[in-house]
Amino acid sequence: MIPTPPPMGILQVALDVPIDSLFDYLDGGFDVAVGQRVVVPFGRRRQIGIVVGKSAVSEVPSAKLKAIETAFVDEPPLDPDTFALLRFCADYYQYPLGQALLASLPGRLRQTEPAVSRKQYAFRLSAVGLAADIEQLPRRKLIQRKLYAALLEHGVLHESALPEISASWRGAMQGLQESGWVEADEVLAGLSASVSAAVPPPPLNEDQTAALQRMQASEGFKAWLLHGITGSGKTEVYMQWLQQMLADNDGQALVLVPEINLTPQLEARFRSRLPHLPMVALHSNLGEAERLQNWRLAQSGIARIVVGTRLSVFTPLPRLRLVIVDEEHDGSYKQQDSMRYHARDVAMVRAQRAKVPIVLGSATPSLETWHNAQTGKYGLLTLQNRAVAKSQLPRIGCIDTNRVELQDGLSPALIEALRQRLERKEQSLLFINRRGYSPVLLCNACHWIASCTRCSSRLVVHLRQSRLRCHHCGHEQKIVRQCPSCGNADLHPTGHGTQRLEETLARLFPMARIQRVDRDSTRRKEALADILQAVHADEIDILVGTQMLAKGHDFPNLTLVGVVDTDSALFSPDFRAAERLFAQLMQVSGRAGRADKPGEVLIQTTFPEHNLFNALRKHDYVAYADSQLQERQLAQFPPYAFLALLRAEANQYSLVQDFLNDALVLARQLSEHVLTYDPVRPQMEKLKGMERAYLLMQGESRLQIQQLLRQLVPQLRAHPLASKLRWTVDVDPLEF
DNA sequence: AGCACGCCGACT
DNA sequence: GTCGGCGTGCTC
Repeated sequence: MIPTPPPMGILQVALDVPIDSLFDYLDGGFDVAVGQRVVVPFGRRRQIGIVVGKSAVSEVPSAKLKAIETAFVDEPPLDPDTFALLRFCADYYQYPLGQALLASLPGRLRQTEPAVSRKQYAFRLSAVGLAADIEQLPRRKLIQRKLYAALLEHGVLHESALPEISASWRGAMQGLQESGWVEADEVLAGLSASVSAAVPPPPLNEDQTAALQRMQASEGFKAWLLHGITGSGKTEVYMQWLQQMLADNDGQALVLVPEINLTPQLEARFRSRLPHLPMVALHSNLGEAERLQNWRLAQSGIARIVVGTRLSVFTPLPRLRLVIVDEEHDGSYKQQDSMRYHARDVAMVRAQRAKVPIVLGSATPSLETWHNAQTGKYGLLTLQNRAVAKSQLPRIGCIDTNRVELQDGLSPALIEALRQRLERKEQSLLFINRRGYSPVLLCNACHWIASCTRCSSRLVVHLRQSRLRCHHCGHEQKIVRQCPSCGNADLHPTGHGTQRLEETLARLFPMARIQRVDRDSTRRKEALADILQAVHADEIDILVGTQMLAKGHDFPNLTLVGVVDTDSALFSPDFRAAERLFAQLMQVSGRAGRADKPGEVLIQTTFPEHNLFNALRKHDYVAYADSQLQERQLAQFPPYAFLALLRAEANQYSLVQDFLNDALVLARQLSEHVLTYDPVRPQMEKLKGMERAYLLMQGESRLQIQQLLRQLVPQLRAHPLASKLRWTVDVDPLEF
């Protein structure tokens, strides 16, 4: 008798392909769970996939069905909570499920090869080691002695803690292992945190204490806004909250930070204050092996705190107890390609589903968040006072550039303020949001302007390199000496950039040590860190730079911040430009006078009486936010309405136009609630050779928008033009 | 997205 | 006569 083969089940597999459908496969005899990673034959190639469902039958004709090739059954499958969160996002942001799922995994788990993370070890003393004495180690083997002492004290040490002892701990540990004193285990059991003793918590002020008490009094899901100016001690509140929430359990916390090089600083602070809580970081400059390892430590529950940038909002955390989103207003939480999610919003959904509290922290909350705090949807926690007793808020003033003559872009008052700082041996910082020498190259005779051929932008003069550059597409050419239009040799670099400002300052203050900080001067990997170090060492008198300098480091000897040119943001067609400018200027102000020296901020503007500056002078976020919210309400902009954007681009504008016009007709047919506007062209009409336009959809609720998109997007995918141009849907867009 | 198939212009 | 351009269509 022929034995009947075991019946094969059908697996629904999600693949990393831009097709919003699942593919059925025979299970091939593998005992596969939902959430498991599999390798499948797909057309002529092999693909990695995630099993999203199992069934006995398939709609697909059996002749077409193939069996999976491999199942990574020894790996834990993606857990149902993370899976459901990603499914929700794929749905909400109109993105194929398979691509959403796969994009959330570390790179190594997106390959068809078995994923190996670098093996990491935990070390402990052997019986021999325990019986030994430190004096048996030679005195000059200093690192071995330190490691031995640390192991005696802590019992087990994970290798991530060992660089604190010495950068060259590996060799020394090797020696200890060879002499039989130390044994190593591959890590699974215990990721210890830090070898140093906990830095004791500083006393909290009244506001901080009140904030903590209110958070502790709630249970289950609860959203909080922690509103406090720079230096008011938000981080301290986070840390004590973490400490209390994770003290007597095995829970985990997710801490989201913006995409800047600030992560290491926060990480170091957390480690020194909470050494007993194993912590991993997840950000873009981790190597593949380390990223995978850290992700797995989070997934397995060993890591208790995950500090990461936006993508880490999708990290599997089996025992999530709380979520923190630091600097929640920061634009880097919004993914600007592929699945255009907002990590802060996803974090909110995640906390709600997990029934855990979430705190959003900011000195200048986004108006969406502020509105939610005003309506009582979020609890509002305010830190009024600067936690550092001696420090005081800087004086902020405007310089009316209508009434004075500028010298190469600088007003006499600002020049005088700089001179005083040099005299007092204090540092200054000048902000200008343009890099290069000058933003425009103009012919005085015929008014020709050097423009980019691929973008609707002006070419920026980089005098030192003698180049003209497009800051949008990277196009670069030699500087022209003669007007290509009329032959005139009288070409003028017009306007000011960082390079020109640096040159002007060098002429005005020949003795001053001036440092420029922009993308051009920090191209080298360690350049920015070196510059910051030099500022701390008082080797620099004046910093000239772009937004890059707004965040992060505190310079105790820096007492003057000058803002050279911001007026363009005041009247931008993007309704969020003013909100961003206010946040940026507040942040910039935080750079001045952190220590016992009072700081001063001087802003050059042609609109000194603009209400943005009036609020800024009083350090009054609340007044500004409330006035902005009134404007938003009148205009029916977010947070009083919800938006979605259909962006399209092609080398020919007619294609874009035809597609968007058809989409417009469809959208208006499909929804009577959502208001769909005629196609609009963005400020940058042409970018990298592509003609662009978008369709704006506005609704009273997220649901209305969602209902429209759910019908509209599949119809657009089937549109005959859809494959001839590039198009994307952006739900809750931040920039236009 | 890949990777095929497929039908029209300049080359060993 | 072939090599190769990228338009269209499919992948369980």
